[in-house]
This record gives sequence, C-alpha cells and structure tokens, in this order.
Amino acid sequence: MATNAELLAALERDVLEAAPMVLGMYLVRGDLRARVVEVEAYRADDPACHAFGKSKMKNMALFEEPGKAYVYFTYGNHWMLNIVAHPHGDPAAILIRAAEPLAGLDEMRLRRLKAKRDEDLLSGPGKLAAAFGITGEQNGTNLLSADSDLRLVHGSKPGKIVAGPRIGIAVGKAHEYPWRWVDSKRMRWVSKPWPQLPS
DNA sequence: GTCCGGATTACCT
DNA sequence: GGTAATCCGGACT
Repeated sequence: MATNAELLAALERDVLEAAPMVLGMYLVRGDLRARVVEVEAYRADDPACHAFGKSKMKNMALFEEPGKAYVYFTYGNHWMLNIVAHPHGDPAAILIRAAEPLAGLDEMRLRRLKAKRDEDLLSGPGKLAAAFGITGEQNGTNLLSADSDLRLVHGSKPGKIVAGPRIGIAVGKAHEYPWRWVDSKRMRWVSKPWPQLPS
C-alpha cells in the first residue's frame, strides 16, 4: 500500500515497482469504495502490452501522464481499468484485476445483477469496471487527484504480497512473466485461484 | 471489405 | 472443464 505521492513517484520510475504498491489502496467513486487485492503490469517491451510495436488510437492514453486511467474495451462486453505508468511517451500500465468491496455494496449489486455472492462483485477486471460503472468515459481521468470522479486513495496495509504469471495472455506473448501480484491474505476476493499455491 | 482474435464472463455438462 | 456471447481494431485480400 502506498500514499498517492509515493505511488506517483514509483509510477514515474518503473511499473514493476509501482504495481505491487497499489495492493491495499482504495478505489473510490462517489459512495463506492473497494480495496485493491490483485494487479498486473504491462510494458512497452512486453509482447502482451497493447502498445507493443504500435501506437495511437485506442491505446493513446497509454502514452499519457503517469497516474491517469487507461480504460479499454474487449471481448465485446468488458471494460478494463488500468493505471498509466512511466514518463510521457513510454507506454506502461497496471491493470486492476480485483478488489474487496468495502462500501456502496448495494449500488455494486445493482450493476452486477448476475453476481450471486459478494465475492462475485469485483473478482475480475471486467466485473470491477461494471460494478463501478466504468466505461470509456473514464479514459484519461487522473486517478491520483482528489478532485476526480474516479480515484485511488491511501488505504490499509495488505498481507503478504505474492507474484505469479499473468492471466489470459496467449502462449508466446510473455505469458510466463511473473507480473501479477495478489494480496495473499485476501485470496477470497481474487479473480482466479493462484496457479500453483506455494506450499 | 472481410476475417480474426482478445489483459473476459457466464452458463452448461 | 468446455464454450458461446459480443464488438472493435488490426491484419490481410
């Protein structure tokens, strides 16, 4: 967990350093609040990154200022929320994959009618975006500004942080990079079980 | 102009 | 554990 200033400094340096710092921070929008428990990192030299070998159009926000939101759409239905990292022009981002709901559960349930249990509300990047009402409109929002509609704030200390391979990356696209981090004390809220639990 | 696949989810067996 | 749903951008004809 980090303060906004600490996170911004890390985002400017290295996305791999910044990503685990987001665990434990709170994502806030209106009365909605949730603790981040799972993140993934993407970089310019990473074959799985949208900006790998290309630029412009949908990934434009990826080249913007660190701390801004990069929101994009996939699989026909799903929005994904990322935090932009690295200085202007060097694309990198942190995908927020899952969170523990803390406040505004009723509003989240209304947006996630298919969620049978509270564990289903935010346990996946598409679910999290749906529960928070995040769409392309939030693309470019400054997530570190107290004035923003959607923002990250200083949260509470996470349990032990564990790293492992990312989810949903095609074989050959650096799928083995251990660039996914979870709060091991809050596995209940994570999107997918750990591939191989360290025993 | 057409085809294909994707940083996913939900439903079926 | 397998797969249909759903649609935009990029690759190719």
